Amino acid sequence: MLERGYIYKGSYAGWYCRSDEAYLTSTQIEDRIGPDGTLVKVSSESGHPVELVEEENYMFKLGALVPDVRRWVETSNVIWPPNRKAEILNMLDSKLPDLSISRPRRKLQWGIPVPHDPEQTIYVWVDALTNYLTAQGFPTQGAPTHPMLHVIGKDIVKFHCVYWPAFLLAAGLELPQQVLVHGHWTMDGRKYSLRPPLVCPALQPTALPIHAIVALDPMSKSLGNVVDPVQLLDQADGVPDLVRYYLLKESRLDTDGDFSYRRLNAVTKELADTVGNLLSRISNQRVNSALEFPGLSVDDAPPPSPCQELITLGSSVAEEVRACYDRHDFGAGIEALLPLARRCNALINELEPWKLARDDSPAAQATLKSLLGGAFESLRVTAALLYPVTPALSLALIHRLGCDEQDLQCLTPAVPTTARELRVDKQPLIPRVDFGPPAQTDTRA
RNA sequence: GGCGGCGUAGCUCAGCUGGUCAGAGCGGGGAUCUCAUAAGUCCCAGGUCGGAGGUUCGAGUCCUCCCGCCGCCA
Repeated sequence: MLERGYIYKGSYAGWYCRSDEAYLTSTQIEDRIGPDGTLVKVSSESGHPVELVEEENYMFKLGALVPDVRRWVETSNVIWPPNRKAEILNMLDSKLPDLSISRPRRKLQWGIPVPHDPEQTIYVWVDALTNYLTAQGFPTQGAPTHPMLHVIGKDIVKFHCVYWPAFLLAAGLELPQQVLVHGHWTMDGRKYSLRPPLVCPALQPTALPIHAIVALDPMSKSLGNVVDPVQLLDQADGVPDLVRYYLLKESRLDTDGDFSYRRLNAVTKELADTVGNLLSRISNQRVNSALEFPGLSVDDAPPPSPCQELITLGSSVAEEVRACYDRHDFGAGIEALLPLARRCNALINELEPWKLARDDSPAAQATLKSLLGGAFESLRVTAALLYPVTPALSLALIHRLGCDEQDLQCLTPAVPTTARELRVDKQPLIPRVDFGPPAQTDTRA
């Protein structure tokens, strides 16, 4: 960046708030009467006193790169969801001042020193954002070869959608392919704030980090207003993926999600009742005496057969779910995959396999086999479609079907040709869990 | 203060360029099977599409104003 002429040494003169470690413009401060009766200038946001400072900083020529950043932002699908794009363009329209990227060493000892100038410390976005590259071995191992996709919270949009691409442009590096911005969580419709992000060990390694949801309102700082994700996972009866399932099903990208135990229970029980229960319905000896995921020959599944119907439905479901996932709409994707299991349940009601099992006629046996084959294949596809959402649960399901991890890779259904022995387990695959707040409940009503 | 968005069945929301657009899911109500995890399946929503004007042969769907929300920036 230095070599390409985007960094210069400048002097800053203005208001500085020591306790907030923030430089403020004249519109961000106001007069107040101090304890000793004198007039003091304070930050209008924090109320902390400010002082007039003049100091040297390294500056980044942000303004010069705004047109290029804008071109990138305008590229279709680079900023997702679309409602964030307008906000960022709006930011770019307001005259962005050049960025101060260092502080005098005496004010800031703990940071990374500016190369060749020990009197200055890099602060703060240049060193922070560069981690995206250095963590992947840059520059010693060259620039990353795969495209970058950032998944970020809405609170750091400016840094990732304005500063970061500007830094990359200045350094002559490739820009991210996409920045995916998600919202925060509220609870019971009230404003909450994210507290120290914590990554849940139980969800590793394919986990999304989730955050404690904490009340903002100082009047309601009682225990009941905090949702501890670790505690939720502990309640999940050995299936922490239920929490992931809920979080992904009920949150939207374009706005904040509202957490509620009521919905958490409703949504996860719905999964247990449609998908989990479906497995139980066809994995018992009254219906499936061989306890197998049957393989079918062409003769077993002539065109108007249960298996064919489910395969046709499964194909269109898979296509739709995939389209939803491609636009990162997991809620819609999950909503779109459930009808496959629902149709299996309906067919079971309709064909009454428990009766077919007692009927020795070839027709009855063929129908039964086709139904079971189609239903198991549908469960296999459901597991595959749920894999990004509930990885561990999908593996458990596929295992019970007598399949292995490879079978999660194929998203489209096909007539099963080889029989597999089920791995039957008396324990329900998906428990019906009653999540709830901790015992010491909030007494405020 | 500036920019943008929203206000559609109890709740969460779909409704692209105006004429099957009055819908889905959940909740709620009713019916029914019994293989299954007190699980399944089926039927039932008559809501003046925030309010008032306007454009049009015709407007949740376009324009203006008003009311009420929200987001981002300052």
